[in-house]
Amino acid sequence: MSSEKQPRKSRRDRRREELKNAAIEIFFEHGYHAAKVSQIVERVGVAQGTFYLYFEGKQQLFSELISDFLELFVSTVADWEPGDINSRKVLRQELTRVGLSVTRVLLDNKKVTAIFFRESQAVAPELNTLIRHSYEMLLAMLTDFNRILCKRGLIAEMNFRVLATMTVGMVERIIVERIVHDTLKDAEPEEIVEHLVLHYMAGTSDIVDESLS
Amino acid sequence: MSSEKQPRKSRRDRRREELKNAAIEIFFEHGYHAAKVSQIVERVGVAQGTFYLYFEGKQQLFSELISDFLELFVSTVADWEPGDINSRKVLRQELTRVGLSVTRVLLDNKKVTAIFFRESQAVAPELNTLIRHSYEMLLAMLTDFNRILCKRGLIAEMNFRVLATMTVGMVERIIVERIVHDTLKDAEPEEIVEHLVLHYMAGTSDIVDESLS
Amino acid sequence: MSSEKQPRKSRRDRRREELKNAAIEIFFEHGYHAAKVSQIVERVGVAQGTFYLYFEGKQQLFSELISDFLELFVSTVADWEPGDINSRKVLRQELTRVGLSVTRVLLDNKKVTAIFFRESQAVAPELNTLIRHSYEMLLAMLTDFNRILCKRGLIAEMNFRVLATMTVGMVERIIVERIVHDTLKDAEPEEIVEHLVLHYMAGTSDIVDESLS
Amino acid sequence: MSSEKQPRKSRRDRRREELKNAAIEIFFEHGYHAAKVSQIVERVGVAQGTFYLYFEGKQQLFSELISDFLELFVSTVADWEPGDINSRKVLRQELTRVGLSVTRVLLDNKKVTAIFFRESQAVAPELNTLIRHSYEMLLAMLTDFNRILCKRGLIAEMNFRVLATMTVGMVERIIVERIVHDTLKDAEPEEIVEHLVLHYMAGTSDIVDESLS
DNA sequence: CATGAATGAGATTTCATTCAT
DNA sequence: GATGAATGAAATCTCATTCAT
Repeated sequence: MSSEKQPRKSRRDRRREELKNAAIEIFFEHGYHAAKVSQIVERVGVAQGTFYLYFEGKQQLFSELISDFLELFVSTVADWEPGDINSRKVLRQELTRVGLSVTRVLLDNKKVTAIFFRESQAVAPELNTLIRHSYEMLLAMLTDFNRILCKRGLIAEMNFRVLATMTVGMVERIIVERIVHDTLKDAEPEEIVEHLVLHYMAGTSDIVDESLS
Repeated sequence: MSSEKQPRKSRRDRRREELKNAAIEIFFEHGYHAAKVSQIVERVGVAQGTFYLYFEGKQQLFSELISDFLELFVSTVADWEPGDINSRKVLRQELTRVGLSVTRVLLDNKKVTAIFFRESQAVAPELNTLIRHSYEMLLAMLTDFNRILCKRGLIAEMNFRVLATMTVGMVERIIVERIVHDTLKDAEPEEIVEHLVLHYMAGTSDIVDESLS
Repeated sequence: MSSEKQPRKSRRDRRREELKNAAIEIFFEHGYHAAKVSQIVERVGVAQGTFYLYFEGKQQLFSELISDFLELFVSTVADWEPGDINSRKVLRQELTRVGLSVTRVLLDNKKVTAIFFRESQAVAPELNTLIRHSYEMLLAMLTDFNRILCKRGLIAEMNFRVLATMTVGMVERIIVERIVHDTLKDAEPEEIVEHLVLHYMAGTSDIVDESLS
Repeated sequence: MSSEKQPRKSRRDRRREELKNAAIEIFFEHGYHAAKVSQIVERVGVAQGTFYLYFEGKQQLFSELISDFLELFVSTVADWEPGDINSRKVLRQELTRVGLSVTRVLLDNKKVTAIFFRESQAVAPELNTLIRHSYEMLLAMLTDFNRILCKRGLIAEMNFRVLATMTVGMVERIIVERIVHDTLKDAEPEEIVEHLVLHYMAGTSDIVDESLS
């Protein structure tokens, strides 16, 4: 936002960042409830009180981390400006592109990703509302996207919301397995994304004639 | 399960059941950490100390609930004894059948389902291990299943573990939306299951020739 | 209230009483803000947590003490059922009687009295409201009383509310000096009460002719 | 007080004054314990550290405010140089005069007055000692004054210390009601002072023959 | 079996005060 | 003189669990 002359980040911002990073480590290692503010400040090397100069409390900090994560994720998806998708081939290329972007972002934020999927829902009702809101947005975006693709004849007619939901689920579980649990190590990100894209596309193609029988 | 001579359930077992049910309500309403043992016993109308005659503690009870849920889920899937799947048509019918079984079970246990997906991972490391174990099992089963189907020429060659993972994800997210968040209300369970099955099957069919380009 | 067969006070009530008495000591010795809950429980010999089984917290306990005190004081005054006051002589006797009652009550509760006058207003706004309420009541009662006496020709016409206010003040300061600060030791309670009564009566008598000049 | 050459007040003195006034506002609004140094400096628009260039700390500032108030009050009373009081009529005039002086001073310092009566005793033992000292002085002065009046035959023989105490109480409660709680609004200061004076004088007149019966 | 009063460890949070710049 | 980030001591309160009755 503001930059140019002045130092990239003010002293204040840097300290804040330090605390957030330490918090991510601690939350990742112990989980929200077992994590102590004392552990966070100890890792940064500041006094207990300092923490409260930067955050309202442990919960607010956690919410902020989750909120940041959601924003990063959603904006990565939303920033995606697909070219003119006029063929299934282009669609496949575009989906692969956005899939790899998301993958990169998540791999760069493994710990927050893990924290998010592990326990973001188990901390505070307000936070749940926020998370829910992001899901609704994402699902709405995808549902619309599906509808457009259908109009262009690229995917078949179906319940687009259900399709969007399934898509989100596929992606989520893949993320959790690969990034949180470190499984699927035999497959490269590229291969996995390709599977996701192909599965999505095949599942939406017209040639689902079996269902007619 | 066990019955025959003695009264259906001993007094002890009934009280235990009562406490578990009360716990489900309370955990559902407040979440594990905000739930108090005092609230659970109050709902049943027994004294605080009584709780500890039936359970080792709050966490053990929670683990038991999750464990029960996992067993129920896994056994519902495992009990499924598919006939001879020798055509994609039969496959579709069988998948639909098992999908509806699972749906029924989950709808009968909405609250535990919600608890499971919301916060089962945020309680204790031991429990996480248990849950992880179930996932591994499920994924292994599905991976094998996919491999068999492929051998029989019913689905295409691909990374079966990734396919299994995507499948689990699709189903999970659908469950969460429909059962935990009460969305997708415009679609009947039957329709949803059909979407899942068709999507799974289409995504596995041979006709994924686009990927060759 | 309830008695007869069962023990005068339940175990619970006795423990509560113990804690209240200990609290009075501690509040008296250190003042509200310097008083620690740990000191209170230590004096009784119970664990820290026990305190919170009986009171919502330190402030609620303090409020309760003040509230008890006010109730005791007001009821002592209100319970006073003066006989037919038809002469200044009877009036004087009656006032002396009630004055001695109040004196007795306060001497029996020296420490709470001291706490009340020292810092009851400096703890919480809600409590201030309660205290204010009691003052309003007391002043209203006295104002009415003065009006009646005037109608009966026992005291002169004047601003009865101002008179009531002055009366309350006289009594209060006397209480504070005698009971809280242990001064005025050369005068017996009887003498002091007599001074108060005579001063009140003289100040209300018709013979204030000087003011006419 | 001090002036002549230098600017009315040095920059330092003016800033000090600003802080004291801000403190009065904050203490009045929130009470001593709830008042934060940060609020005081914020109101003046200086940094937190600046506060400590002018005062030793929060408590010292509070003590200074109370001390100023006491000095102002006592000096207002002490500055009173009564003419030759040789008749009850002159006495009445003189008392009225001093009463109105005091009234004026208090009305000019409503907030400190409120602070003083609400919680000056609940802050620190040292301060209590100071306050106590002022009371003793005031009571001694009044006791002496009463003794002199008696010698001159202007008031009756009685326990002069008790009389002084009652007098102080009357005045205090009137102040609290009128200035702190804003009641007694139907009576003008003049009327109230007159009531006080007349009540005092009547209560001290010889004609208290009823007490003899 | 049932009770429920008592326990007590320990984490969060506040805010007056300091001091290097 | 002025700043304001950092300090850190210390107190309240919670609640799962125990155990004597």
